[in-house]
Amino acid sequence: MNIGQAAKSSGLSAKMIRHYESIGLLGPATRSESGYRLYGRNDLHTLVFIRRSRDLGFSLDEVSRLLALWLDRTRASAEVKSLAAKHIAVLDRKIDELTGLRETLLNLVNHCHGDHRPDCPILEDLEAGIVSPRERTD
Amino acid sequence: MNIGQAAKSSGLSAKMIRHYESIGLLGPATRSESGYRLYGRNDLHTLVFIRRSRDLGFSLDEVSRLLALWLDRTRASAEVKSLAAKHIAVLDRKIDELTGLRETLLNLVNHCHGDHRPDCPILEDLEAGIVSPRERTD
DNA sequence: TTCGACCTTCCCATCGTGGCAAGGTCAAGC
DNA sequence: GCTTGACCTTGCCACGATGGGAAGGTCGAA
Repeated sequence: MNIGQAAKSSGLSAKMIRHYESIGLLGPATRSESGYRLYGRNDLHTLVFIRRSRDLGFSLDEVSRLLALWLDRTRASAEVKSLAAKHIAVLDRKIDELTGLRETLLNLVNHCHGDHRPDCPILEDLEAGIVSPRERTD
Repeated sequence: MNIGQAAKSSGLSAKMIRHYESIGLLGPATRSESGYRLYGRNDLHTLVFIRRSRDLGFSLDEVSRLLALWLDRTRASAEVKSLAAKHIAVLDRKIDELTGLRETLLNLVNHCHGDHRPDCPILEDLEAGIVSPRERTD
């Protein structure tokens, strides 16, 4: 099948499939006589694997390692588990970070009258440039 | 003071201060005879405002609007509150998204033996390309 | 043959930041 | 005076992952 169909079937965009090939995440696709990229069942399988990995938030670099493990029948599942665990740790850190910001902002918003008057604790906070955001939950 | 001192005092990098000027977030700085940017007390105040806003996760576009409100003495605090509330909503969405991914991954990791054998539920999931609404975020 | 849908490559934009290069300026020490 | 090092200037390139679009080739059906 051509790239358009492969894109539809995998959920990736044709643009991204070409990009993945250009950065070496995918090997060069077979070409038709006229130069069109051709994808078979195995290729499609790989594309789906990539899409699912991206959907789970893995970076292209991580996807690349996951792909290698997937194709390596002598892999130890411990390696995959470790990669996924590291990714979870990254997610945890991000979630904590965003949650901290959220709390600070919520606090400020709750203290703001939100009426026609100009006085605003939110702006006052921004103005003060408080250094440790997480501790600012008064 | 020169840009280096302004950077140190505000917590921004000199690079970013120049960038903010180039995109119009900051007005053109006063210049010394030799072309050095000069920053006074008010300028520093603004830089600190920007840094704090960025620290709270506002985009440069939002910072721009916050700055305008800050400088507008006839502002209604409701406008600031609304802007902040919208930002909280964005944070909420992101947190939900990441939490969803985290849960899925944690589940997979917990089901993986993580030993020397190749069998791995994580790879099996990626292979299957499961699409659940919770995780289809892009 | 023509038309529309597809494909190709290549470049540019995003967002926010860092890095580096080539050059100008300034203040301190000799 | 002159050198040195720290600072400043502008400008371009890079990241990560993706989208947009231009300019042109190919295919299949009417």
